[in-house]
Amino acid sequence: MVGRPRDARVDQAILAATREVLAEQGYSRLTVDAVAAAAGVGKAAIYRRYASKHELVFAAAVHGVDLEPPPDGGSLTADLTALVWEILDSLSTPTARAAAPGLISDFLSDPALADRFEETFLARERACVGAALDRAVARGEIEAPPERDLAHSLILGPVFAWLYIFRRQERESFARDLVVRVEAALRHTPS
Amino acid sequence: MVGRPRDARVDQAILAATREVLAEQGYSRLTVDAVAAAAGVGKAAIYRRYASKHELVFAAAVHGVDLEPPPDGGSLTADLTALVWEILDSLSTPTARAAAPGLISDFLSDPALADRFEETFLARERACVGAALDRAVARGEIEAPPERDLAHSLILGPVFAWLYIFRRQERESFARDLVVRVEAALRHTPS
DNA sequence: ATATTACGAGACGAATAGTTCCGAAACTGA
DNA sequence: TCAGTTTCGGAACTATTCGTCTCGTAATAT
Repeated sequence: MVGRPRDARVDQAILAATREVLAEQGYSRLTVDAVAAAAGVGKAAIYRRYASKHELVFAAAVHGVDLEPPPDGGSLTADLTALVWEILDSLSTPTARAAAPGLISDFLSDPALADRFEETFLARERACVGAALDRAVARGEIEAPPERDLAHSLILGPVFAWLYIFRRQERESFARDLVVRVEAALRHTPS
Repeated sequence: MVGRPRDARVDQAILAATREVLAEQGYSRLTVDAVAAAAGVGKAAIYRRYASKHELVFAAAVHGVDLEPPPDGGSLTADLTALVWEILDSLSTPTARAAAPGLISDFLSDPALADRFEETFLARERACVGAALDRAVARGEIEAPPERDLAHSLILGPVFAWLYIFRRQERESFARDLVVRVEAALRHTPS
């Protein structure tokens, strides 16, 4: 590679500024000029790295999240509690909270972005769900496990709904109740 | 009221054109000029009725939906099946599917719009959930019913997740499995 | 040393939201 | 009948923002 190398501090400044503007203004009011100004960077430096505003927001909101598979908690209850809290927390950061619905909306018009979301984030989250499910089956806590995506949607869906639509019940009690109800749903053996 | 009255055919043409453009282009690519052209109407006629593009889309996507409380199906299983299908269908129309994530994103920056969504649509959906829950309690099928919003989120959340994020499992089998699992979740009595 | 790329700054064109004006039409009330 | 008011389609207009491009300068490879 010839020429002047990219400055890693510019990389970080752009991502940090994007998260900052995202948290302060929300996705719909985020402008690339504002991000460039907040980062102390020219717009060209941004478009040299990301093809569009969508890509920039995607990178800032999704790339930073490292979803660790929770360790074996010893019981389905413990594993589910950890899983619910991990998903709830990862969607509750100001950045993720501001970006998620806009990104999901973008997926409808940009399937390639949706695919990358699938690979980058969703696959790891699904692995966490699958691991918890497998352990519960191995322990004998679950006889007839559901489809993984269904189990995943039974956790992610209500968390999303609580975050963006309902938001009445208090956070802790919502998480506690959700764990109890999802556990019952997963344990159920169709007759 | 003095002056020329508004033409009801213009009202309908605007809403129909909005739904049409929404289905064809998606929310993010919908332009007010395109709606006006498709409706054979001037832009002023649109802005005379709606304060912003958001309001227009909100009216076109949410106002048309009439959510009938499903009748007593005789059992929790039957009521839940009807409820899941009603929610799934109402979100599956091309209009609703294209508009929903964008509208949810708008709610973050426009709480007034979120409030009107709550009053216009969510309240009725919650009433349907509540009715089914009450009947199940009366029948003795449920001992300890969950918070209504939690029950609501246990249905709406997974449906939303399936529609916009997962979409792998086939529609009918997803609905069938979801009913079974949600029923188990609702029937569960915490010990 | 020269070629190449990155840098901040900012000008630029295209697209779009929302406003305003036009002349014509429709309705109310006197 | 007629003056006043509002709507109509159409189009011009402003302001904002995305994304591109050009400038002069700095950093690196060969």
